[in-house]
Amino acid sequence: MKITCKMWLDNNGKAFGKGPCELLKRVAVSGSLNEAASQMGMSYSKAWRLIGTIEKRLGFAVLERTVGGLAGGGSKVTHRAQDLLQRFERFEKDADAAVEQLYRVHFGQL
Amino acid sequence: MKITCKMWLDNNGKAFGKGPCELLKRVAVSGSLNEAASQMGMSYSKAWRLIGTIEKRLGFAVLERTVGGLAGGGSKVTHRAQDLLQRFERFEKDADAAVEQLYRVHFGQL
DNA sequence: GACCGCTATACTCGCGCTGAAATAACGATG
DNA sequence: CATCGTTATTTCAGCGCGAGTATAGCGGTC
Repeated sequence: MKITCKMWLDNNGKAFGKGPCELLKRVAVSGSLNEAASQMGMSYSKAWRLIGTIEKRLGFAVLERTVGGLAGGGSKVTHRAQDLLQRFERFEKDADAAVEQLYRVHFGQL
Repeated sequence: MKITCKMWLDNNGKAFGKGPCELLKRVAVSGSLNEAASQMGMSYSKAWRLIGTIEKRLGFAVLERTVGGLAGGGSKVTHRAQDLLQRFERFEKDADAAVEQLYRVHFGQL
C-alpha cells in the first residue's frame, strides 16, 4: 500500500502535468516532437493532440514549429514553456515529498 | 489557472480516494448504499462496483451488509473502514493545503 | 524536381465505463 | 409459512473517448 498523487495545472481542464513536462523536456533536447514522442513510447498523433490541448488551456504556444526543410522540420520549446517546465519540475518534487511526509504522519503505523 | 491534485491509496490500482471516502461517509449516515449512491448522483451499480473494487484492493471489507428484514436490508461501515476514512480525510486536508502552499511558492508571481 | 523526414490532420476502430434492467436473497410480519 | 418490500448482485447492450493508423503538406538539399 502506498500513496499516489497526481498533480496538474488546471484551466478548464488539465493544462500541464508530468506527462507534458517530460515530453517538452525531450523536445528541448531532440528538437523534434516526433522523436520525443517515440522516446516515450507515445504515438506522434497522441503527442500532437496533447500539445494542442495544453496550448489551448495555457493560452500560449509551447512549441515553435518548423515544417519542411533539410531535416523535414522540427520543434523548439518556447521560452515561456521552458520557464513553466522548470517551475513545475521543482514544484512537483517538493510537493511529492510533502505528500509522502504527510502520508507517513497520518498512516504511520499501517 | 490553479493547481489541482488527486490523491489515492494504491495497491495494484486505486484502492481508496476522495470518491469512496464520500460514499462511505454517506453510508455511515444513511445506513444504505443505495441511498448514499443516489445522494451523490451515482447509479447504484456503479457504487456497488466501486465498493467491490476497493475491498479487493484494500484486502478487507468496508461494509457489513444486511439483506432482508423489516427495512429490506442495509449496510454499515466497518470499524476499519471508519478509521481509514478519518485518516484519509485528515491526510487529504493537510496535503491539499501543503500542495497549495508550494504552488504559491513556485508559481507566486503568475 | 525528386526525395526525405518532420509537422499537421482526418478517420476509424476497439475498449472500458456506465446505467438500466433483470435476478437473487433475505427475514420481519401477519 | 406465504408474502412482500427492500436491498444486494449480476448481466448486457450502448456509447463516448482515446489511441493508433493512414494521408496530406511542406521545404531545404542534391
